[in-house]
Amino acid sequence: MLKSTKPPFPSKTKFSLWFLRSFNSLLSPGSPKQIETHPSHSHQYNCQKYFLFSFLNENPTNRRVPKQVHSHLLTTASFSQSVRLFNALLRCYSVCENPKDAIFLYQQVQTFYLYLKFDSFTYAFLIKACASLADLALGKQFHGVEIKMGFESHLYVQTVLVNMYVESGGLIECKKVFDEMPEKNHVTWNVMITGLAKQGDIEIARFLFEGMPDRNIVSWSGMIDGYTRMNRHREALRLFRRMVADVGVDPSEITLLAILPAVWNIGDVKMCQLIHCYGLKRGFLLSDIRVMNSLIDAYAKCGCIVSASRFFEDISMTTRNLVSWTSLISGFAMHGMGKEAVESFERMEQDGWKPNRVTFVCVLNACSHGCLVEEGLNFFEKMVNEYRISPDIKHYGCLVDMLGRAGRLEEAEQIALQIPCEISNEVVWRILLGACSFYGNVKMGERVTSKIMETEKRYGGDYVLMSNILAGARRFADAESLRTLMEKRNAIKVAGSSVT
DNA sequence: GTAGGGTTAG
Repeated sequence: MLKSTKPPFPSKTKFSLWFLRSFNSLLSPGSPKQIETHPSHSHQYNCQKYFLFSFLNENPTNRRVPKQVHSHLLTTASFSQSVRLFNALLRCYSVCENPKDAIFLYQQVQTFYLYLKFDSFTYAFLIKACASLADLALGKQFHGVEIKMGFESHLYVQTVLVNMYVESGGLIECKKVFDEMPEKNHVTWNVMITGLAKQGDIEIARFLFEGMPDRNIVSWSGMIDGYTRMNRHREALRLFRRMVADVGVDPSEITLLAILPAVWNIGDVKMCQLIHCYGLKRGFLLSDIRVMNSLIDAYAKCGCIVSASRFFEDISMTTRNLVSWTSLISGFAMHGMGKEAVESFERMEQDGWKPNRVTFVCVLNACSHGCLVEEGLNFFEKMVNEYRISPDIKHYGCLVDMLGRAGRLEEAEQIALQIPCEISNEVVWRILLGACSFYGNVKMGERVTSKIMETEKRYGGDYVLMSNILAGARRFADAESLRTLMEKRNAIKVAGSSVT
C-alpha cells in the first residue's frame, strides 16, 4: 500500500496528447466502481485525477484538450467522483472559442449524474460562458438557478454575474445585482467600471471610478481604455497623467496598450518615445509582444515610419509574430511605401508566417497607396487561391481604391458591382467616387452617387465630392442644387484639420 | 476561481 496520496506528477509538467492517450489505455480496463472499491487502485485513481486536472489547467486554450478529457471522463464514468474535475473542464470550455460547450457539458452531466453536487465554481464558470456568448437570456436563467442553489450573496458568483450582465448589455440587471451585493471587492468594482467603459457608458463608469474605495491599475487602465474607445483621447491622456504624476501609480503593460491609441490619434511623437522608454525600463518590451506591436503601429501612425521599422528590426526573430509583420506592413502602407511593404510581406513568408485576412488588407492597401496595381492584383489572387481566404469588404475596398487611383475606373466599377450584396456597403462606392472626382469622370460619378444614396443620404462628403465633379465639368447650376439638397437633408461635412 | 489585451479599405 502506498502511504502518500500525492501523485508523482510535477504540477508544471507539460503533457502531450499522445501521453494522455497512453494514459487512457493504461487505465481504461478498470470501471470507476472498481477503481473506487479496490484500495490498490486508489493511488492510480488519484494520479489520474491529478493528471487530468493539470492537463486542463496547463492547456487552457487548446481546443482538443477539453474534448479529450471530456470523452475520457464519459467513457470511464468519472464525472460522479469529482466536481472539481468537472469544474475544471467547465472552466476550460467557458474560455475556449465555443463557450456553448460549457452549457452542453452542464446539461449532459445534469441529466446523467443526478448525484453530482454543483458548487459556487460551477455557477461562476457557467455564467462566465454566458458572458462570452453575450447571451443575456441564458445568463438570466443561470441567475435564477444560482439564487435557488443559495449563492445569492456569494462574492465570486455575483461578481461574475455583474460581468455577464454588463457585457451582454443588461445594464439595469447589472446595476441591480451590483447594488444588492452585501460584499464587494476591487474586482467587483472593476468589472462594473471596465464593463461600462467598454459599453460606452463612460460617464457612469467615471462616476463609479471616482467614488470607488481603492482604485488599482485595472481601474485606471479600464477608464483610460474607455476614453480612447470613445475617441476622447485628450481625456485619456489627462487621466493617464493624473495616474502617473499625481497618484503615483505605475502603468502596466495593459495601460500602455490602452494609452497608445490616444497617443497616435493626437500624433504626439514625444509621448510615443516616452512610452517606449518606460516600456524598456519596466521590461514590458521584452516580455509582452503586444506592447511591441502596438508601438510599431503607434510610431508609424505618428509619422515616424523609420522609427517603426527600426523598432521592428530590433525585435528578435523568435519574438516577432504575424501581428508584428502585419503592423509593419500596415505602417509602410499608410506611408505610401508599397515596395517596402511588398518586400516585408515576402520576408514574412520566408520566415514561415502564414498571412491572415488582416495582413492581406494591409498589403493590398500598400499596393493601392504605392501604385503597384499588378502586384496588388497578384496578392488578391494569391489570397483567394493559395491561402483560401474569402475576400471581405475591406479587401474589395482596397482593390477598388487601387484600380481607381491608377485611373482604371471601369475595372474598379466592375469590381464594385461584383461584390456580393450581403457584404457590400457605401464605403466602397465612396472610394470609387473619390477616384471619379480625381479623374473628373462625371458620368460614372453620377452613377456612383446614386448608388451611395440608396443607403446613405446624410454623409456630407459625398455631396461635396459630387458637386466638385460637376463644377469641374462647368455644370455650376447642378453643383449648386446638389449643395442645396445637402443642406435640405441636413447632411453634415466636418471640416478637415491637421495636428500640425 | 471573479477584472484590463496588439494589426484591418475611406
